[in-house]
Formats: sequence, C-alpha cells, structure tokens
Amino acid sequence: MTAPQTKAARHARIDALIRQRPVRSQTELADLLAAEGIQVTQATLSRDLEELGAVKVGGAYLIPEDGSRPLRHAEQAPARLVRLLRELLTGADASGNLVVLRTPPGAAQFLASALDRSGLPDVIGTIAGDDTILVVARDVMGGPALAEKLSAWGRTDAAAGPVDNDIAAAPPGGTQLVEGFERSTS
Amino acid sequence: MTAPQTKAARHARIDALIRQRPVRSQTELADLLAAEGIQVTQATLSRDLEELGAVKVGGAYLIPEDGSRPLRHAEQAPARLVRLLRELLTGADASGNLVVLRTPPGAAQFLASALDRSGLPDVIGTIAGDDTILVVARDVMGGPALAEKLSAWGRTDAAAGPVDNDIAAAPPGGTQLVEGFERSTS
DNA sequence: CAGTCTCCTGCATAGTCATGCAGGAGGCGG
DNA sequence: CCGCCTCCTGCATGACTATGCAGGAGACTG
Repeated sequence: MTAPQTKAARHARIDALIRQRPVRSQTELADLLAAEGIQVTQATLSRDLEELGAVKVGGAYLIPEDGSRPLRHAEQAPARLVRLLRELLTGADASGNLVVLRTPPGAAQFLASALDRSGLPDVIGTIAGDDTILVVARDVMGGPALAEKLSAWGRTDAAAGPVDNDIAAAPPGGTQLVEGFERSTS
Repeated sequence: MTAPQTKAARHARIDALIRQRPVRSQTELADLLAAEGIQVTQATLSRDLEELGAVKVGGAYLIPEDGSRPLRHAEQAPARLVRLLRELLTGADASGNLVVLRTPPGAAQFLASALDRSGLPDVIGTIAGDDTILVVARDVMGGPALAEKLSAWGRTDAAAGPVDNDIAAAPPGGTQLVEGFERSTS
C-alpha cells in the first residue's frame, strides 16, 4: 500500500508519540508506529519529522509548540539596525536604565555605532568594548524593556513579547540565521 | 600538545561561528575553525557541541541562550575566576549597580572575559578598557556588594562567599593566560 | 479508456554524528 | 623526582539521518 492511511494521520500519531515519551531515533519511532499498526520506513519518518518541524534535543525528538509562527510587528525598526542585530547580537540583559548587549568578539564597536546612528528615542547613548555594549536607556527603569525590544529585533524581524525560552519554542527554521534552509522540496 | 588552546576558548569560537552563520555539519564547523587556526576533529566537535547545548534545527546548529549551559559553567568558573582575580585584580569600587575594577595595564579585557564566562548570576555584563573594567550588577543597588565579593575573592583563595568547593576541580586548561581568543574577524 | 501529472513511499546509499579506546599532558601527593 | 589520577583529544567505527531514484496510486484531461 502506498498510503496506508493519510500522511496527516501518521503525522498526528508521530506528534503524539513524541510528546508522550522520549523518542531517540527514527528507527525507534518506526517501531512504535508499527506497534500501532502503522508501518513506515525510516526514510519516510525522516521526511515526516522535517515536515513536522521536529528537532532532536538531548538525544530525543521534540516538536516546537508554536507550530507556524505568524509574524506580527510591534514597532517600526530601522532595517539596517535589524539586519545587524540579527547578525551580531548574541545576548541582551538589563538592569535599571542600563542594557548590556553581547556580540561576537570585535563586533561591539561596530554594532554600537549602528545603534547610535539609528537614533532610537529611548537610547541616550552607548559604550562599546570588544564584545559587549553598554546601552543607556532614557527611562530610569527602561533597561529591561529596551533589552527585550532589541533582542526581539535581533531574534527575527519583528516578534516582540515575552521570550519563550527553550528550544522547544524555537521556530523550526528561524531563530538565528538559518535562512537558506527552507527547502521547498515538494 | 594535547590541548592546543583552551577548550573554553574553542567553545567561544564555536559559539560565535554558529551564531554568525548557518553551520550545517560538524565537518563544516571543523573547516571554519581550521581557517582560524584551530584544528580539531569532528569527534571533538561532537563533544563540544553537546557541552554547549547546541542543537540542530532546520539543518543548522543553534545554541539556546539560556538552557543548561550556564549551570555547567557556573559550576567550574569560580575556581578559575578566583585565580585570575588574585592575580589581576588591583582595586574595586562601586556605585549603584556599577562596579569599577582595576587591573594591571592590558589585563582588563582578559579579566573581563573571565568574568563574563564565569556566569555569575549577579553580573549581567562587563565592558573593559585597558586597565579598567566596568561591571554591571543585576540588582539595581547591587554594585557595592558585588564589588566586595569580587575583591574578597581576589584577596583570599577560598572561604569567600558561596563558592562551591570545586576550586579543587580547577580547569587545567584555564591556568595559562594564553588564550588567543578575543581576536577579531580573521 | 489512455495518457499525463502529482503525490507519496520504499530502497539503497551517501552523509553525518556519537562513542569506546588509548595516549599525552598537567596537577598532586609522597 | 616519581607514580597516580584526571582531563582532553584523535582515531576508528558503529549508529543514525538524509536523499536520489523509481514505482504505485489517484486525479484530471481529452
């Protein structure tokens, strides 16, 4: 049989199985499915898992909760700045009116310069070291908000809001610079 | 030499590389590192990536910002940090959420890097000049306390603060001050 | 009904990753 | 100074995953 049941049905089973227990390999998954009467090969599962956006973490497969993330935007961000943030921003934290941004070694000066030139109203100035930038927010307690905004810009184009932390919540193809991977095979 | 450079230094490079561009395989990563003069095998990278908590998503590696990594580093960092502080810290002062550390000329960048990597929970970031380090404390008024703690660590060896006794488990690699990282785009 | 197209799958295999084992280096105590 | 212990790494190889190719099953058209 070429399509024992619908592909969608199988996907649902896979999704359920993966959430129920730690599945450590595609072969193991194939066995579990077989136990339910669904017989497929590892090759098919490889394709299925990719379509489901599953990722292997800590030796077991996980499926990101958010599914297809609709992109919404909160505020107009300078295109150039966003591009640089995505490329150079590796971390952000804040305290009071200060934001500490992390970059790859040597990139801090450059990114800080871009921040300065972008003329963000809530930024009154920056100081950069080698891989760290200190940003001073205008609001006395505006650090955390600013940090979140910048890291959101760096995360994707324009997704603000609370940071869902772990991998499980990371967009399948997206968080960092994973551009060239949205293969459109099919 | 069994450890050409510090494992930690290599981890930093890997981390940076992965964030800068899509790295699709450990072999590719090995090539990128080789281009920087760091030669390691795929086997070692496999171990490194696990220690860094990296996962493969959409065909490329990603490193979750939080995850379990800080825990691991927080475990063994203090030992190394204490050693460096004893050697390099010449003064400490604070105001509000800021701490100013003084070091011998040229050592600031290096000590700041060690501080960053030690993953202290009450430090959100540092910026270093030539002989001065600016440390931003997490607590809005936590500067003085942090300054005291750091200078205490620099003064004595153990018996200071919540340092786990793993001082004994000092990372062999960190002893030498050679780490050639902090080199910009090469 | 025959031809054609698209989708889905298995097979075989190339590609990629994980790990047992052994050796080298440095720290530590005697 | 010597032996012991721990950590780190490379090598070799087994485990696991991705993919080109080809065949079968509808769906659609003439």
